[in-house]
Amino acid sequence: MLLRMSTLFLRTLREDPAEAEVPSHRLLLRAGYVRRAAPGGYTWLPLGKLVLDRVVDVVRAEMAAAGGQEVLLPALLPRAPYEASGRWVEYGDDIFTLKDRRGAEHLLAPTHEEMATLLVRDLYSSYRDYPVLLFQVQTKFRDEARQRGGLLRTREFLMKDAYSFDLTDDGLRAAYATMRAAYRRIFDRLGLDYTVVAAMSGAMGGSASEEFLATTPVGEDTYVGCTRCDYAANTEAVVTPPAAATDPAAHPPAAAYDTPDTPTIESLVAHANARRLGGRDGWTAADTLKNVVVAVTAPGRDKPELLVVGVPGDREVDLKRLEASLHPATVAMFDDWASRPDLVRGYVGPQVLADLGIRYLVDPRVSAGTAWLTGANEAGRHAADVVNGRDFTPDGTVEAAEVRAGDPCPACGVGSLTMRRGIEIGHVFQLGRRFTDAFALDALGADGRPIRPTMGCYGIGVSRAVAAIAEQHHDERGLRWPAAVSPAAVHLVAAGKEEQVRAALELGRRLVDQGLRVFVDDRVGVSAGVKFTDAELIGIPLIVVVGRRLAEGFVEVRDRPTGDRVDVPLSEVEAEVLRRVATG
RNA sequence: CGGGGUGUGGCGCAGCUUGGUAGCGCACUCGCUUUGGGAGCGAGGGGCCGUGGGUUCAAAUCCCGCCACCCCGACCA
Repeated sequence: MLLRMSTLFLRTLREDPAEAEVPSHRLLLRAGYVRRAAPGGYTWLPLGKLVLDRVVDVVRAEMAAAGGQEVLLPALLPRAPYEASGRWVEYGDDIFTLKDRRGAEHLLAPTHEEMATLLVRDLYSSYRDYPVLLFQVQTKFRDEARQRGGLLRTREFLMKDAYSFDLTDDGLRAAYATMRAAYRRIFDRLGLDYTVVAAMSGAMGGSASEEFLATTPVGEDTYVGCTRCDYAANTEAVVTPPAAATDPAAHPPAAAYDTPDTPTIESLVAHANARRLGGRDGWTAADTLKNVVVAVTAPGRDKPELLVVGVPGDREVDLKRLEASLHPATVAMFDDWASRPDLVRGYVGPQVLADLGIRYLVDPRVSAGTAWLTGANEAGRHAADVVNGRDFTPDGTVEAAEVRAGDPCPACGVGSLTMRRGIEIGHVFQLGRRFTDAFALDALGADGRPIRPTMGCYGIGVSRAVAAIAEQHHDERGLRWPAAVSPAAVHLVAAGKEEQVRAALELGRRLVDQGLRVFVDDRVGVSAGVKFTDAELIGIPLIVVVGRRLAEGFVEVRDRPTGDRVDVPLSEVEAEVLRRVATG
């Protein structure tokens, strides 16, 4: 294909669009790859569509190589299947819903587990049919509370979603491993720098789940990595190593003290040290047990239940982590203190919670036998030497305390955790039987008994991946596409008059005959400087300048990423370009 | 949803305080010159000033509502 800039539907911008902050957004707009066309929606211009298609090609090829079969499900769906799976309610405001002329409710699909399950049920009935892996590339719709960063988070986006169906848990694990490996190949081929992190399964339910995060400072997902080993995890999925249990009897008996005006950990520690509480000083926030009251609402219920979470006083409760631990329930800070006079704000201690019938969960650091300075359930009173297992008994542990840089690595125990940022470009789940149960998908077994298949689902944000690639491959001059996704293999710049334009077009046709996709800047009356600047902005990795040395039989070959230039005889340039394209 | 900022030709901006014929640069069209790092001169085309209401003889400008975009947070396979 020969792309002639003189007629290409493209306009590059000299200045940065004011609305674009993140580099990928700014450059994709400026270089003429996309235009914003609707709230949370982008139009792909010819150059952008070429890149998008190349990403899709890579995804499609690897999915097929992994045994996937491509289908295309409808995006406009009736309410019933999502009602049956519980996700009409679970997704809530995040799905676009609409009514048809008869008043029947529909949605624009945010993802397709329901339909994939129904499709398999529609067609397959025997154990001999399994396993099966279906995938599609389709526009998805989500009514995001806030779109962000241009293509990074939109309300309408292109996604590759895949669904595996296996008869056994081992089969699911194998399918998951196959998809995980395919994803690694896909993102490697796309030139992305990424990390695979352990994740919570969130709204999908199910068990194992990992996210593929493209590493970039503009990423909206925070995750942790280890300084020593290759452990990486979403903050929600970080597992706190439990502190060793000790003998509850090894502590002095609990004693309550007057601690007026100490509703916060900070004021409590200051008071404890000033008064040598318990005959000691050197109290720190880590010696205190902070008890945070939260309201937990189970899905479909309107009345929340109270829960108290105990964490070491030097840590905040991370509501996101807590909510992930309690999924699918939602969590909010408890603020209706007037309704519970039995709870003393700022002085809540665990000693009485069992009697009050309030569920109490603790951070793993609050292990059996540990002693704490904590609230005495009276205003202005705290108790010291309150021991887990002697003075109170939690109902269990929960991952709710904030994760901090410097925390010990839960995998190797040697390194410490660092906070990093990334864009989620892929997610793989071992779903289990949530959807096959919801729709009673069964395969008839060899023994005549039904077998309920187990599912995995696997997503790649295709349009987001384009943005992630742009995010990772650019410099101050513009984009720098990896060869695998570049809109063309080579960018020919005709820097001169008709003679140069003619020669560039002729060279372009020869390269097209060699099977290359070629971009030619054949604009007349445009100065060389403008063309060079545009070439660097557009970001095709190989640039050939047909210019002032044409008369002597030379053209200039430039490497966009490095900026290296070399003069090549016109007679040899075709071979040189092919050589460079072949070696990447 | 909360906080902050911004909406004026395709892009970047001025004008708004103090109401009175909508302007500049780039881009676009035509002519001449120029042609290896965002050229020059001349002549042009293009804007219900985000939107709805209000105040006023008169609103881009003042007041109220709404919408959209950007950033932070909440939310989010």
